[in-house]
Amino acid sequence: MGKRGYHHGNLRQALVEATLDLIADKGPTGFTMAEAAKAAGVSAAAPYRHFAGREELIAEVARQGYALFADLLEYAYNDGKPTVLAAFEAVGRAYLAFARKHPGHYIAMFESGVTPGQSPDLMREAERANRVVIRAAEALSARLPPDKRPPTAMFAAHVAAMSHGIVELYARAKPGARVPFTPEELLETGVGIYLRGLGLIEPDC
Amino acid sequence: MGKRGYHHGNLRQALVEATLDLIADKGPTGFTMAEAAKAAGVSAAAPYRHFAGREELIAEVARQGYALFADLLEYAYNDGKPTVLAAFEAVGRAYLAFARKHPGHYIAMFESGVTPGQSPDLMREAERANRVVIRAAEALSARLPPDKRPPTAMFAAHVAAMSHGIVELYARAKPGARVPFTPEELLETGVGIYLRGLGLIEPDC
DNA sequence: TGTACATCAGTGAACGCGCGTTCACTGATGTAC
DNA sequence: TGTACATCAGTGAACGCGCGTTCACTGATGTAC
Repeated sequence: MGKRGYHHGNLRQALVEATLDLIADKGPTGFTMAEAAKAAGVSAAAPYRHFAGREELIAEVARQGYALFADLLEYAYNDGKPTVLAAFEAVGRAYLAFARKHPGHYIAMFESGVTPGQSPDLMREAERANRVVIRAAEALSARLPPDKRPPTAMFAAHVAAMSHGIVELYARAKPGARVPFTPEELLETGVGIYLRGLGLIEPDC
Repeated sequence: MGKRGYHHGNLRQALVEATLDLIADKGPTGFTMAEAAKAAGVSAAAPYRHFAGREELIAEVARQGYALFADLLEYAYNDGKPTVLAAFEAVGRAYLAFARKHPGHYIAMFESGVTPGQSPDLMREAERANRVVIRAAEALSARLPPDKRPPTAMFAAHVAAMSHGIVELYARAKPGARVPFTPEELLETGVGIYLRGLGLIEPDC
């Protein structure tokens, strides 16, 4: 905010934040270098001192998104405390909370065409987030007799898919196609039924 | 293909098909009116005889997608034969098959920013597809004692979310973030575990 | 503390480009008589 | 069957626009002595 004169001082991060705002309310297509520069109060040429181009700026936004996502999931998991089950469910809620509270990051990560493979930094953070889910699934799985355990990667993929599907289909405020449940309810009940199917929680009688 | 001279004969549908090809291999952003016209072998102004603008053309592609989707799901469901369970699982497989075989339609429907609410025709087809899932869930649900049934809309939403999530996360060939299972395996096992959780299939001992 | 200078992060003008869209037009088609 | 004419579906040129990007430049900052 403070007038800084000729030098901005923190333009790189200001551009990232301008991008977040732009894509959060106009979609990944709505964002342009020119508008990001304008929003940061700088000429259209300035961003090129910090990013090679449009692609690189979005990729940085996605990278920060994955980093934040991984942090939040780790925090929610809290090393499996107080119980592995409670921690597992907290991770699910954190997934939804992230999508809701950080729409710009979420869009950059999952709906902008950016792919984790395109940069090692991006990949690293994406894997860190994924590992939290894997770890949570693994700890829960350990309660089952070995012959009744699904492969951990499969377990984690099921949960990630359901979470992601709920966000995409029901958590964005799209006109039409509504359902009389909140995303949170859908995730809690869906994962609950799934875990019961694995024998990880009591069949409720 | 045939040279038709001045009049194309079926330009409207030719534009739809050109759009399908374009978005299937360059994403929803990659498609432009100009390129669609070119692909259809027609001047850049011609499309405006058939569509008010870019939005309307994509919306028509999405509408046809929902219609085809609904047809395929209905065909797969086959009125619940031979058994409601088998029919239900066939619907799941059809979901994945549709995403795989009709990527252009899938992208237009779910990744292009088109929203069913923006046109009654679109909405109608989207609802028709949704009703198949609802009906399949309802028929299966009927086997459970009433006090153990989840609301049908919730059941359907869980299954739709898992299917959609699997497509988005694992069925597109994105570099990085791979998982050692096919989308089909993931869906079959995931839905299987979920149904077991509902008590709809035997706990395998 | 002061000065010279290298480095850095901005500017502003300009570019080429392709897009969406409009418009007056024209060639082809179908129909009434 | 032939002709006149209305209608329709194309053309091609043109527009304004905004975008991504480059480039020579310049103002600010930091550092060596």
